[in-house]
Amino acid sequence: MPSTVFKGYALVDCNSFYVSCERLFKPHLENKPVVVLSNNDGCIIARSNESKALGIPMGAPIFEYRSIIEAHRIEMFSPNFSLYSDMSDRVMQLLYQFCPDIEIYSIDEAFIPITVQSNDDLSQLVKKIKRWTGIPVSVGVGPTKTLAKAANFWAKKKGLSLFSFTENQNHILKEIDVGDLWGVGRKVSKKLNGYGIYNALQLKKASHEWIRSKFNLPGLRTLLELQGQSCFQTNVSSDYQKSLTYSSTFGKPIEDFEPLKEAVAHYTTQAACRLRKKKLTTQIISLYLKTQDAAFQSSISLPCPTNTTPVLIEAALSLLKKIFKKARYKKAGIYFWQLSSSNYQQLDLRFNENPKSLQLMSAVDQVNLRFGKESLFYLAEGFSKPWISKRDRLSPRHSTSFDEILNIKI
DNA sequence: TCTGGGGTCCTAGGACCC
DNA sequence: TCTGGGGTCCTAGGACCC
Repeated sequence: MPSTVFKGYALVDCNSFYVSCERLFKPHLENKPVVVLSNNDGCIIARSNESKALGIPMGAPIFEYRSIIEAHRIEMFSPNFSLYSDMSDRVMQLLYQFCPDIEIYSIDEAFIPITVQSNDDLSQLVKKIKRWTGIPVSVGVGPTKTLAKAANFWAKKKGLSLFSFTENQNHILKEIDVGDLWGVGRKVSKKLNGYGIYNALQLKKASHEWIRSKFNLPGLRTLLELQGQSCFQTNVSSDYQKSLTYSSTFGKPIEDFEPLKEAVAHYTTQAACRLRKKKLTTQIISLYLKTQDAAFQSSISLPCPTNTTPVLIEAALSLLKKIFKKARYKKAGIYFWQLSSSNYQQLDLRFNENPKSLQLMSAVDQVNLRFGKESLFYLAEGFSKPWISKRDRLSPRHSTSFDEILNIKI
């Protein structure tokens, strides 16, 4: 029997997740500085501890750090999301086995609601994940999500695999910068500093009314959570997401309508494929285009919810015609809103989706799954794709593509 | 010269209605 | 020439998260 009743959360977070994934198949990278780049190989989105120690910040533009990268022979990788999401699935499966009520918060972290504080069980879980998947994780435990996050931050900072906020541990809150708290970003952090609040303990001692008046509801929630009062409940996984995006910076800028049209058709195809994968439909589609210093956007409502690619391409291209003017475009994006489940579709007497198009989409998806992405594509996407993103340092998809499976020579 | 992508939530302000 | 007040809904933009 546990001596005290506890109600709270454990936050399990993978350490330097993308870097850890890259290291799985390249053990020689252990203890070496490694970074993973953003799409288009533009900036740094994941760093190993060794790279962090060299002073490379999150989101650093790569051209600004080229000299450090070369001097220390930092290994760089283009992002390999097939690998990362596969590894994420494997980690989450183990978490589900531990507790069926986990809330997956991002690709590399999940909250586990806990009622009994048993650090032994959690330590075992950390070891099991490392042994079964090769991914190192850290766990933070606290009575609220914000405190679990803070505990996790502390664990990472101190090199621990598990840290637990058990009782009143104000001396640790005092050591945590207010800007390192979950929910306190750059703006709010700066504003708090302006009022003389620099660490988590000072924020914890602030008055509710004052914080509410200066920082509105989100600020008040963070304060209450620091004081141990839960404001963020466990999100039910059956709630489906509210929007879905596919956007990408072009490998090189586009000025003419034709290639832009092909890029928009391609992005829409990709977004529609994600929509079907998640068994969702959309009813509102937006297109946005970006130049160096301006953005243009337009939306259209569809007569009925759909995830059929040709219908969505047609809508996206109609938006493109509406907003296109001659310019140097650097980026485009497709947004889908008002998502609903494709399993329970509200039919419309006037605009009923042709059942054959559903079969066609499912056939296209299956062909592409079996024979590789874009084995089948739409003519509107074009052939040459001069705008495709740069990915010069892509590692193989060892765990998700038969063609790229690891060869072991004996 | 070169700076990512995918999400959520909140708020202010405008449009509209009575 | 004088011209209310309260409510709802929608949207864009901001801030935050990873």
